[in-house]
This record gives sequence, structure tokens and C-alpha cells, in this order.
Amino acid sequence: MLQTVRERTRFAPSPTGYMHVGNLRTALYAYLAAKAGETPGTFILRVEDTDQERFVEGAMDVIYATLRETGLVWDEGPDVGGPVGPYVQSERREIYKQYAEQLIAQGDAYYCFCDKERLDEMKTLQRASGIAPRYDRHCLSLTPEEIAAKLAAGIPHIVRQRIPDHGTVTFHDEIREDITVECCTLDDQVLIKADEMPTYNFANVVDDHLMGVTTVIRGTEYLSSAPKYNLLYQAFGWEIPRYLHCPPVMKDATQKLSKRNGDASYQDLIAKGYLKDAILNYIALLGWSPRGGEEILSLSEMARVFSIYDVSKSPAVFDPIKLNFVNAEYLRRMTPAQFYETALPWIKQAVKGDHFNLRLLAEALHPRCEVLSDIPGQLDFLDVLPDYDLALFVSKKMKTDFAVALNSLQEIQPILENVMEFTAPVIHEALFSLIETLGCKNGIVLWPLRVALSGKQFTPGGGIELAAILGKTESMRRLGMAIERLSAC
RNA sequence: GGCCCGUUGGUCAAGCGGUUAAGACUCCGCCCUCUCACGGCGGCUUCGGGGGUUCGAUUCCCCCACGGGUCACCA
Repeated sequence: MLQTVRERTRFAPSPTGYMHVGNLRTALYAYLAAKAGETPGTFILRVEDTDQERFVEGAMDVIYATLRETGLVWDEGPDVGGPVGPYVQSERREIYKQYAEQLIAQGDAYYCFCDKERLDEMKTLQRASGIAPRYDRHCLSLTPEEIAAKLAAGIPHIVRQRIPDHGTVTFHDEIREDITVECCTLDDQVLIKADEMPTYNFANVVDDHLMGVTTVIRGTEYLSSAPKYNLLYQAFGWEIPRYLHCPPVMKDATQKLSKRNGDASYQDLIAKGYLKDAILNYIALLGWSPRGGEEILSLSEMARVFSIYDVSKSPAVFDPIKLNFVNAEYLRRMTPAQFYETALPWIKQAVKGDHFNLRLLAEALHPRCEVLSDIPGQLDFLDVLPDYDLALFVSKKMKTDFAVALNSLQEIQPILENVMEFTAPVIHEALFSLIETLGCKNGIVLWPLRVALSGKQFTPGGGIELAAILGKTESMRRLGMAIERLSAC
């Protein structure tokens, strides 16, 4: 029997206070990769807060809330704990220090006492002479005595990774195959900063190994650092995890989606009336195409069919039009009751009157709404009848003009007056028998009614539905007004 | 600029040497219809360029172009 390895993946945000769409997608893929297949694995949340200067108060709450809302539940993390904690990097300082010392002892890392000024000067010089800026290994030649003396004197220092002088490094990305680079193009990067915090470059390697992460899923911005991480794994003699570098989510062909561009974050999309499941579903499709073709998938359905090998290599442009479509699909698949609940806050934004049939209104809105924010604009005729142009009564297609409209409305008036139970089915029955009596097309009667009740060219629902939504009193009042106006001309 | 990655319709994409180059969104047309929608049916539009390899390239190799990433004591 085949031994199945239980996946362990992680989402490792740094708490900067903003969950953008690309980040969420990375979290989603990591979650899906863990949960895909027959034996669900573990999804870990780890906080990468090693940059004290960038720490934003409350940023973690945004991350927690977003993941919870979208259902990306983590099995191990800062708040829930787990066997390989702590899950906050600032609480793991001692661990990194210990491993850095091991590297120094092995000769795979070294202390560096260079100050910022020297480093800056060096870089400027290198740039000026057209060579790639790289640490010149000034401190690599320090003798053990010199190092001990500087350390004892309390001179600020950092620890650098010692990149091999010659040769190449190869690493494997699951969707890009092997990538090989020359060691001489790599910099002796900083592992431990002067404040004794590790850099991301060091902490991610140590943590991914210690936390047993099997597949590392992150953005392409780390692709060019990956060789240096492999060198670290090799120096420790650790098994290298699988890598998946996700292509960026773009705003257009050349720009990434970003906060700087003022592009929508997850929170912004929610505020704009998108459903969380629809957002998640849509962003999953940016760079991943499910086998089988069905694109509308719940989180658990996605988990069933997800494979990191189906993630694409090239960037994907975020298309708000398609997001609208996906959102509309989710809306339409709701039961009338669910839609009513969801739409109610948006309906109440635009409707103050309390005598309307809101359930019926929601039903009329249901197929006419892609995003919840579409709702208010469709309801601007309810509280007050717009001061409409009588020309609306004229429709070539419906074969109505002023005279026809006036006549129809006059026929309708007594009939509706006699409808006791003012509901759509009853009104429908009454008006259709009128139509039959008159022997005319539906539109002759119904078009003028709709215009009289709404004063609008387009409305959610036809005349009958509008009458039921408005109620008898208001309907009769609007009908009377229309007759009065039409009679005057 | 060096290094690395990418390039199938307007957008997301399937494809993994031989296909009429899937599908979805958008757009257009028709049907349904009391408006607008919904729904149904149909249609337009694609392999960045140039060389190879091969009987045969969207698929493999090379070069070019374009786009992106990265060159921090940020992640």
C-alpha cells in the first residue's frame, strides 16, 4: 500500500494591516494544497513579525478575521497553538540564534561588523562601476581573535550567510522545473540583524523545517531568493520542501494589484457588495484552472479537485467583470429566503417606507442583481414617484401611445380597485382577464401600468409585481396621478 | 544593467508532436417576454517574432522582442 504523506502547508503573512487579493489567494492555495486529496493535511498560520519597524497595531486582527470569514481555518497558529510553536517569529529569537551559531561554527555563516556607512559607500562604488552590488566580504577575513575582541567590545554586528565561491545551485519549483544559478551571482545575505532578529531569508528556512512544512507556497517575489534558501537547507543537512511560487495577480498587463494603486482589498470588495464565497471562488481562478471545467466551486469542492500542478506560471489580470459574473452566480443560486436576508440591508439603504412588500421586492431583485450594490439604484422610485416624462408611456414595440395608455389605465383602475387581496397572483388573474376581455396584447395593458407605478423605463419586475410591492393604496394613488396627467394632454 | 521567470482570443484559461486549438467571462444576434433582467440557442476574436529539429510544430531547441521579479540589517 502506498504511503501517503500528510501535507503541511503554511500561510506566513507579515502583519502590515492589509489583506490584499494576492495575499488571500496565496493563503487559499496553501489551504487547498493542505486539504486536497484523500487525507487532509495541516494548514499552519505563522506570523512573520521580524521587522519591528513595520509592525502595525491590530494588523493581526485583519488577518484572523479575513481567514475566518472565508473559511480558511488554520489547524496550528499563534492563537490555537500546536506541536511546533511558537507560531510568532518574534518569539522564536533564541531558536534562530542557535541555528545561526551552528552555521558560523560550520563555516557557512560569519559575523559582520561593517556599519551602514561603509556598506552604503561600497554599494555606491559598485553601482558606479557597473557591477552588481554585493557584500565584499570584508569581515570574512577577520581572525577568530579579532572577532572575539569585537564581540567582547560590544560592537554592533550581524550574521551573514557564506555563499560558496564557485559552482551552481539548483532548486526545483513544482511548476517551473529545475532552476539553476551561479553561486557567484548570489550575495552573502544577512541572516541575523543587528537587533538580533532574523531576516525573513533565514527565519523562513528554519521555521519551515522545524514546523515540518512539506510544501512552501508563496509569491514569485521569492523565486530569485530560493537558491540561497537551498544553500541553507544543504548547510543544515535538511530535506528541502517542495516549492510553489505563485504568479502575481495583476491590475493590468504591467502592474500588480496593490494597495499603493488603490486597488481593492478583500475588505473593500465586501464593502462593495461582493459575497465572500464568490470572492474566494473568483480569486482561486486567477492562476488556477480546475480540471473538469466547472468554475463555480465552494471551498470544499475546490479542495477536492485542487492540485498545485494546475497552477499556472504566468501572471493573471484581475477582471472585475468576471468577478461580477461569479458573484451573480452565487446570488442566483441562493434560495429566495437566503437572498432576502442578504439583500435586506441594501434594500433598506434605499427604501425608507415600511408599507412595501419587501419579500416580493427581493424576489424581483434576485435575478437583476450581480453585486449587492446594484440594489439601491433600482429602488429610487419606491419612496417617491419620480417626476417622469409622459413620453415613457409611448412604446413602439408595445404599441402604446398617450391615448392607448390613458385608455388602458382607465380600464385598469376600477379592476384593481375591486381587488381585495392585493397580491401578485390575484392582481395577475384580474388583469389577464381584462386583457382577454379587451382582446389586446399584454403590453397594451401592462406597459402603461408599469410606467404609471414606477415612472421609470426599467424596473425590477413588471407592472403586476410592482403593484403588489407598492400595495393597493400607493398603487391606486399613482394610477390616478397618471390618468390625471394623461387626461390633461 | 546583471541574474531569474514568463508570453494561447479583450480577460481567465485547456492543451503537454498530428485537435475543426476545449471551456468560462465580455461583446453581438435570435428566442422567451408587461420594461430591464433571468433562462435557452447561435456567432465574432487567439498560439509575440525569427530560425532550427521533425514527415509534421501551439507543443522540443536556439536567438530576438515584450512583460514581470530580484539585486535591503522589508517581507
